[in-house]
Amino acid sequence: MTSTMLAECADCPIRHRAVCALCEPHELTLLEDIKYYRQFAPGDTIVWAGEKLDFVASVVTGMAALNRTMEDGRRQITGLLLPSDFLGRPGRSSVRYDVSAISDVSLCCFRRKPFEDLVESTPHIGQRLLEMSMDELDAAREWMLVLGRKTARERIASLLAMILQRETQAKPADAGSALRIDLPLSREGIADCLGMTLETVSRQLSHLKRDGVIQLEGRRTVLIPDMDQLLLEAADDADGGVLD
Amino acid sequence: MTSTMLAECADCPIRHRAVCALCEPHELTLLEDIKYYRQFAPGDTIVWAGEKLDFVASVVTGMAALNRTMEDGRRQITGLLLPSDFLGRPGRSSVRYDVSAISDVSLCCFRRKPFEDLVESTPHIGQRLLEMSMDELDAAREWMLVLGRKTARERIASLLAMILQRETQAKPADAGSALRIDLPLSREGIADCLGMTLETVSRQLSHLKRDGVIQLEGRRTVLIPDMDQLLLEAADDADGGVLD
DNA sequence: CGCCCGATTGACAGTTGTCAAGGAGCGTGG
DNA sequence: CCACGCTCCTTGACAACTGTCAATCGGGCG
Repeated sequence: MTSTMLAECADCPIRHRAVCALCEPHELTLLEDIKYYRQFAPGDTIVWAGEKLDFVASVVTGMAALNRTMEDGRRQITGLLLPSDFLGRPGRSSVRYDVSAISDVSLCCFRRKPFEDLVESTPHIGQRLLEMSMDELDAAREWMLVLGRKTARERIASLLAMILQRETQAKPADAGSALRIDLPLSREGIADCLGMTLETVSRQLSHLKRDGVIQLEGRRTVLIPDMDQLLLEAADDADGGVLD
Repeated sequence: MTSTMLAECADCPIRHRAVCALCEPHELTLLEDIKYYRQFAPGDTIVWAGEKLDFVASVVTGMAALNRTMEDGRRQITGLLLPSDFLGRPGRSSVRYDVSAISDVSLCCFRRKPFEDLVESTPHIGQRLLEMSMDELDAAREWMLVLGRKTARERIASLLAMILQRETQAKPADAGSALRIDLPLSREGIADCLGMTLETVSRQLSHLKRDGVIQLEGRRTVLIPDMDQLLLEAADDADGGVLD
């Protein structure tokens, strides 16, 4: 199955959230001309830090991580890419971090140079890109509070809450049913996200389970009986209120 | 001295680095029409989190901090604003964090609504804004590694290196002379930046001094005899190499 | 059925936080 | 001009949280 023969943009699951969200139909065709799809398996490295990157892309499905690694092996995940998130930076042909696929990832790639030209010539793309980077900047700053000031237990709760909120904003949850997270990350991945060790992650998950905040089903599924309590555990005052 | 009667944009110290950097003279006049200056003293709060903000602004001189505070008082500085940095977000009239002046700050403010219109109508402003947010995003992600994975000693060294690099890129240093930092931050401010306590900050500064990595002159001045050693202490592999 | 990888749990150590007691610089007022 | 007091900083002793090392567990796959 060649991945290049794929649906029209009009049918795309991320059409209204990705970098193309504000595009008019005629702008969309311009993007369509320079796009192609690529797939990655869990663990694949999509780009290495410093390597030339001849495309930018939207994540269509799956999850990817941006990670910085120190020479002695310490690693920090500095961002998670979920469907509709944007990878790469117009005006710069390399990134400062590795990007790796966590689950099966499919990317909608745009050839770099033509895309950069479109950013210049098509206001709606640049505008959306600006919105998205500012959202990411807010999220990154939010995460700095988690990394700098929260306890291990609060970090775990914060991560679960964040994933849940990003997923339910993608596809609004079936209210009523207990909230469920299928973690794409291993314990080590969680640890690298939260600036802890995998052992601490495991212990805190066990504690949260013991205290009834979460339930564990297998190794990768977390059930949240009470979202409010999770947010309480996350010590999150920002209740995701709408800003304008 | 009313601060509204101030120099022309052409004479502005941040003319070529701020949000107006890419503007042509005629675009500059559009900005000039909607700008005004404001001053803040150290400790002043420029905006409270969640409060309406009827302007966006460039920092002209001084330093400001973005900080998130938790209900129990834990605080994290999630960004430092230096001259030419941008404050606020077009398309959103409030911010999620307090912004406070660390030193004497002067802002070049633009009234929100007209500025947003200019972002739409004047490509060079939107483009520059995009560049700047992506730079900030990269910096924020860099900082996540500091907060998540570095030791107390490495964090101090990283902060000093960061301030030094941002200042020397503003005004290239007189090579030869020992590098000097006039810290605008108190020990507590440093701690809130680095996710530590002020006691740990003080101890690590003493240790770095004992080990000859830095010299302290008074409470706010740090001398760096050897920048390479500082970077070594920061465990920073990214040596600030130029990216394209 | 057994191996292998990821996860859990335990024991212990180390870094950093907490609490507390000085110490130094600076401005104000006598 | 000096003294006082205030704030910020430094340093010490101790505690707590998290990291390290190691053993065990358990599910999935050959």
